[in-house]
Amino acid sequence: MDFRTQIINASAESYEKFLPHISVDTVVFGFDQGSLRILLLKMNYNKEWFLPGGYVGKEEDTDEAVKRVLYERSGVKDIFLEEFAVFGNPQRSQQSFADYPDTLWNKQRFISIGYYALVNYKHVVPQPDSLSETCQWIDFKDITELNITMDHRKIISKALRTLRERLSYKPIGYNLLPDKFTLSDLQGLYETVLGKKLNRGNFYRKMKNMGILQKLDEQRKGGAHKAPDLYKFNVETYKNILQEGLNTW
Amino acid sequence: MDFRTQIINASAESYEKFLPHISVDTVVFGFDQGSLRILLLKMNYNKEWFLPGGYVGKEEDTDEAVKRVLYERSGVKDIFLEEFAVFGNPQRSQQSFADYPDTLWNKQRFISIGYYALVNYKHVVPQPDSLSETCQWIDFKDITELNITMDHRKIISKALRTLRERLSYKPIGYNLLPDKFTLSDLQGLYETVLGKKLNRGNFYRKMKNMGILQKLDEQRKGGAHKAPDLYKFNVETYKNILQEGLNTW
DNA sequence: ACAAAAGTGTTAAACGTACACCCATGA
DNA sequence: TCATGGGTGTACGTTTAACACTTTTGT
Repeated sequence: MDFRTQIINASAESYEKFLPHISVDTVVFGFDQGSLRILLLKMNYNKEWFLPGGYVGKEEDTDEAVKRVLYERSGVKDIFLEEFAVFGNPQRSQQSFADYPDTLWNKQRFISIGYYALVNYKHVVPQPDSLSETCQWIDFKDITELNITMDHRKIISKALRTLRERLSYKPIGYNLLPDKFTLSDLQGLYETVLGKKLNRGNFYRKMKNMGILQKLDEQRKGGAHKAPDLYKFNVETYKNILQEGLNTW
Repeated sequence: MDFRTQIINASAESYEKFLPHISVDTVVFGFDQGSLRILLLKMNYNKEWFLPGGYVGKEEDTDEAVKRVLYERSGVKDIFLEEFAVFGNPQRSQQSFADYPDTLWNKQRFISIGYYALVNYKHVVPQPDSLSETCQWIDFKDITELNITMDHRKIISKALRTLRERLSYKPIGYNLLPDKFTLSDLQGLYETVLGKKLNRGNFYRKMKNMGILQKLDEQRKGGAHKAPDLYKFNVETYKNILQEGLNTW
């Protein structure tokens, strides 16, 4: 079956299953080897890169829809999600699928609800959908060079801004790091998200004072030099701080 | 024409004009006489209170839709708006209009995009729509007693939480106060939004250091005691601070 | 005169930042 | 033994919070 037939068949099915005019797009952040990455797909149709996204089932919760989509793309359930913006410009997707019938599902005007997700890089097995030639982790610093579809670059950039803002009053890491991690891992994550170096000693104290870390009786062996201590998050405290935030005024 | 006919007629028209399944709801904050108020309407149909809201035209930008709705309800254009959450639970509006046909526009499942707006209380002339018996400012501290429809109470409370959070890194006031105001006015606003007293001297200095205030050569006459100085916002600086930290890479 | 308003001073605590030193330990 | 990691001390500047005092001025 060629692309065209495939797209047109999918279109009919989508009209059956989903709410029209509403889409969700997700910026999935992962962290590995000291670099921040996001999950991107590459369209068969026009070779443009785009965010994992989809549509909301007629009786489905919006958040659930995002989880479903992300499960299909990554094999991970129970992903940490947060809605961060709505992209409702009527022209935002106009140019795509010009050579398809106007009744094509994909040619509707879509209002897209932007989510970001924080996931453990190692748990993810990126899986392209039927209309994409690849789904893979892209290093954040490389995305400027990519040909990105529609307003997806704008969505990505807004997501990162939101994540950085959020970082000042809520911790991250629980969803981005493995269960056991070292202080260097955590600091590296913060440095990557914030895009700047932090002082090690101060970072150590800050984290310690927050009370979200729990030291384990293990070290990470195998590397050169001293084996670093492993930590895990104190889930109770961590979730509390997520709820309350850290107050000013 | 009775309510029923009216609602059914409006339904047909809505199918023509608007995107299905998408609504917008707005928490309009106003400030007067030291108290924070929001704009609420009371439904003719079942006497429940609800937020000013509406639907998005088939070729209309989401933000524009909200502005249009708010213009109809308040007579004010160019309102300060911010999207803060999406309410996408498929059951969120199920119970309403039980005695109407299932094809009624209003009985669709709606995903609602939540906005909050900050407006100058005095510029607003609340106007009920054709299905409401009233549209009026409600003091924030009185809303607990009201019978509020669907999940609108949740929407309101989430809006206030977002506004408070925002207050810690961005100024408010420009959209909530008259052009000319006193320092007490401004401090009262902050105290009301935050729900606690602030120290006058420190507040004065903080505002002064922010550089967003411009002292006028006028005082507010007429009250007892010393006439307070009037200020206005330095719009340049104010808007700069609103943007601050939002760098695209 | 009185009370509200504007503006300033002062102080202690809290916090962020920078740097530097100690010890432990795996290869 | 040396590079890395963990942990702590200390010093400095900035910010915040709390409080108090002064001066101005409208009624």
